[in-house]
Amino acid sequence: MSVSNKPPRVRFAPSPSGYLHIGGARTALFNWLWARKLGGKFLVRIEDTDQDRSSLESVRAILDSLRWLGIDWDEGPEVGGPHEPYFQSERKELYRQVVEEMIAKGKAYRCYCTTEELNAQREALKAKDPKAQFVYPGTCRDRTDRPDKPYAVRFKSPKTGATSFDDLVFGVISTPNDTQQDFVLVRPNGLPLYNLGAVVDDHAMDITLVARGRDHIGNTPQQVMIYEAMGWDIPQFAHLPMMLSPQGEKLSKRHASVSVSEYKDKGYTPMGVLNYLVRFGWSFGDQEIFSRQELIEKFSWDRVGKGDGKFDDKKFADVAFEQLKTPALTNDADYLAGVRPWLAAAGLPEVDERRLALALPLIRERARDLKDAAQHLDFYFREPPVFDEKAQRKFLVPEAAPRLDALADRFAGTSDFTAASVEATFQEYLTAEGLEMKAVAQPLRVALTGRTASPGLWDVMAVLGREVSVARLRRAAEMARGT
RNA sequence: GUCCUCAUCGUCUAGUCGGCCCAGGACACGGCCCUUUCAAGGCUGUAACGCGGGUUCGAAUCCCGCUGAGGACGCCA
Repeated sequence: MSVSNKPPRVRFAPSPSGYLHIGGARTALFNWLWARKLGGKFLVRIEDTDQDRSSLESVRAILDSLRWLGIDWDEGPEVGGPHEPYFQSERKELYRQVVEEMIAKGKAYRCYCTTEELNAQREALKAKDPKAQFVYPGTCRDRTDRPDKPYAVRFKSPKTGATSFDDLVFGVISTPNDTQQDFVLVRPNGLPLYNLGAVVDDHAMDITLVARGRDHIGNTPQQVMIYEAMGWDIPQFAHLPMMLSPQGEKLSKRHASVSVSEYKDKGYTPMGVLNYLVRFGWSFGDQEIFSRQELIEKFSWDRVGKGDGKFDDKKFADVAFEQLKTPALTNDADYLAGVRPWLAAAGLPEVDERRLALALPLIRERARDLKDAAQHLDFYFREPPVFDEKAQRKFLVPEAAPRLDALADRFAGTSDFTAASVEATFQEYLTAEGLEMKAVAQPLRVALTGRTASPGLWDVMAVLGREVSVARLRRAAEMARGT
């Protein structure tokens, strides 16, 4: 099936029963990209028809995550729109009308079987054959009376023929109708089940393309049957291959590290997350790293693959790193804005902005995420720096003291303090003393940073400035002496 | 059990009309270079078309079978 290139109306329809999952985030992303690429509309609709599992807290968590990712919606909760309300729990009247019409047309019927009765039947069957799958036997399918009891409404599935649809990713999928049971459309309490709610709202909201996870492929025929029963236009469908856990199991809430907010808390940037997710099931030749704008321009359904994939944290971390490292992808202002909260969390709420700007180029290729960046930045601002115990013991030894003092003296006397001039001064010292770089580099590094690993010493000193550098050398000399 | 799918390195994938693929990129892993440490970077190595049949001058690419994997079968979404 060819994709329509008219501005699409697409939607993300989460059920608010937890946090936003990376799988859900990817579904939202693909929809969003398609809408943004073609100037269409992206809507968010909350499918909260299961009262036991839905919560307002989850709604807020999901919306917060979407907002954090930069996936904005044109219609939906908080922003409103022409098809309000966007919570299914508030659209009962619409579903009731549709279902009444279906019953009148003979496409659906009232079912007076209770959950208890059905469960009993299910159990009885399981007892006889543990592997058997219970199928609703159609008890109420042909009954004509209307007892004064609560009832659910079931769809009257056709017994012959087949239902098919043309998926943008998987192609034509056809299912024999005789394998479909009479599924429930509406509960006795008037709230619809997934298939009915999705179809009624997608139709009402004029959705042109439904993109969702492949786990929904199995109930698409049921939805198509509802569209056909109502004589409604059927939207296009696009099913995404599944994201599996590293072990190849279905990614579920009980696995750790799969919610968007966890990656936010790890210090990943929104584009770091999005870039990993988009490459999962979609590709653009050998390109791995994309700006948000590139994604919008380059996304298309014909480049979405069919095979399921396994989640890989290392690859994720690398993609996030590439995004963060590259100035063209994360500019200085965004980088600094992102890292400040992490510095604050480490007890450095206010730092010298000039020094911060100078230090940024030194940490870009070293910090794998924003949290990591704050750690790399720490010693530039903490006075005194935190000394790694082992580093101190190994390098701030008595024989290092005179050298550190001598260097402090030399640096104190220079006029300018650039990386180049610092290096020149240092070389003069080495020549004068007949020393090798290796003999002094680590003690000097520990003196300045408190650690054994850091950016180049000249760069570090230039960022710290003469005053701080000299003071740290003298202090370290004292520590080395053991005073 | 029934129905629906999928199948290239350990992982994400390129491979669009079959030849340019004894299969390319990236992550991870190993080696080398650079080097004041840590990174970054450069070079490089190991590593895949699940199996079996076809079709064809020629198949990772098309067809069939097998095997493996996943999803759905709920008054969950």
